[in-house]
Amino acid sequence: MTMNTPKPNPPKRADQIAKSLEDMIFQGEFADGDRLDEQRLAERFGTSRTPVREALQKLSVSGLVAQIPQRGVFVQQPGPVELMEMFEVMAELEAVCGRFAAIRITDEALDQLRHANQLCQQAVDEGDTDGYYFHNEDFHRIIYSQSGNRFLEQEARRLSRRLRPFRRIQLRLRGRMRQSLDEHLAVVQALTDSDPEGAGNALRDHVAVQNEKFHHLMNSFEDRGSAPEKARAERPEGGSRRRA
Amino acid sequence: MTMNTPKPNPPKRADQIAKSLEDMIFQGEFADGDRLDEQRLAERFGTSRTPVREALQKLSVSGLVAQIPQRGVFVQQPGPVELMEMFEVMAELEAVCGRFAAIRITDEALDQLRHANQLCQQAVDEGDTDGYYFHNEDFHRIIYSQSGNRFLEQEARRLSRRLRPFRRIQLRLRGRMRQSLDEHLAVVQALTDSDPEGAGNALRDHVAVQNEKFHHLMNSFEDRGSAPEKARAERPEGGSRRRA
DNA sequence: CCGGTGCAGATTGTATACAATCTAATTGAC
DNA sequence: GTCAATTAGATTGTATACAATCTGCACCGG
Repeated sequence: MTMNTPKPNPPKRADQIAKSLEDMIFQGEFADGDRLDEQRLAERFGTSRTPVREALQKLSVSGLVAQIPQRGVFVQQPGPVELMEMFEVMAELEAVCGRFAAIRITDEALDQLRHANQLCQQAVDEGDTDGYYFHNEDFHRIIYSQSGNRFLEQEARRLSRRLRPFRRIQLRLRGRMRQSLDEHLAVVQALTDSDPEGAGNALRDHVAVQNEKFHHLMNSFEDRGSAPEKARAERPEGGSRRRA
Repeated sequence: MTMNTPKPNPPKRADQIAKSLEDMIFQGEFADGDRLDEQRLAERFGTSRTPVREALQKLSVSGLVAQIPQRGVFVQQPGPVELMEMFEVMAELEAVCGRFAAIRITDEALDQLRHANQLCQQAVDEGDTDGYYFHNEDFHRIIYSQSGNRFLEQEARRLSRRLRPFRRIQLRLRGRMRQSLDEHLAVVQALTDSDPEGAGNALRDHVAVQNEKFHHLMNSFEDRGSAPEKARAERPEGGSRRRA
């Protein structure tokens, strides 16, 4: 056994297509009710329809697209309400991670958090929004990880990824980066003190503010810009009404 | 427009296969590392490999199976640790639902909760485990719904469904049904009092106890039964280690 | 002029065919 | 006799072909 290369993982298959489509949807490359044409995507990716279909199946499970049986798949961009709801859940998930982490976090991880914050500070000084955005994500992921609950970590990362593009926007608000950094410091303080409630509340507020700022920003856009009056393309399934 | 039949949804396609496979996995019809053979499943469902493959793609997103690029898909039954983690998250999700619901719940929903509890009581009196199991689920779903957050409701239902088979087991413990019902009453009381923290804590504890009882039961099985020493079939990817 | 029927094009869903890769068994060498 | 390499079978991944359904327009009748 010279070099087992534990997972040489033959690079992969074409659910790279799924990743690509996911990114494209996140990037806002498609509007809310757009139909994703299999054939079009197939030639766009230089493959046949088969891998594209499989990718679309995956996306439909994630809720990024909706599949209407004999019609096609349609992208599902979250509306303002859904977005608010997702941010609310994100805040609670982060709070839980923080509560758990306050008890379980290692000194090493605490140092990593402080280091991430230093990099954030640097980004603030340089006005580097992208840099802040990046190291901020690091900061939060460390906390997810230190919750000591892999499943929770996964879920938190999943939702965080989904909200990523929307989180990014609010950082551009004047003074938001510095404020965010201050909130990070409060989180680290509570974690250092092994204060579960403190850490949880600090993180919940931190995310809740993001949500607030984001919506504030969106409203200001709507006020001065054109009314977005999106002709929502017949959402296939609104809510699961169920009569008990 | 006589009868638009809003969703005549040609109720077909072969992600019924996905549903079926999901149920089969939940039912424990497959062991942990089992490979799901496309061809076998195809003839089992009377179709070609194509729909089966699409179903498997979906399952892989849900995390019920793991896909190893050129080898096949393998069922992923949660181990004891993962299960504990999932219950822990479930407890926290329920707690959040309870906190939200305490403020937002309607009187009508409160009545529904009491009604569900009556049916639970009846099931306890009759020793009807299945009945209790069913109405218990109703009880919890009402609370999810009353959180006033559709996204949260969805997530809670998703995880609840995943844990369903494991939750069921612990009900068979002596006196567990009655205890569970008492906990339900405490939840309703807190919700009636519009006490967010009380409702959250009551629900968290309620679920945490389920977890505890479940593991207690599993351990007793292991003690008297054969050592399960499952030769875990090389979990494809343990954790995503990432060096920043 | 308006509404319904039917047909043509297009698109999704399924089946089959083919290429690439992996598994494992046989065979050969040390 | 044991270990390694090669080769045959099986299985996954992709492409293509075909069937079923839907969309929209033209045509026809009232």
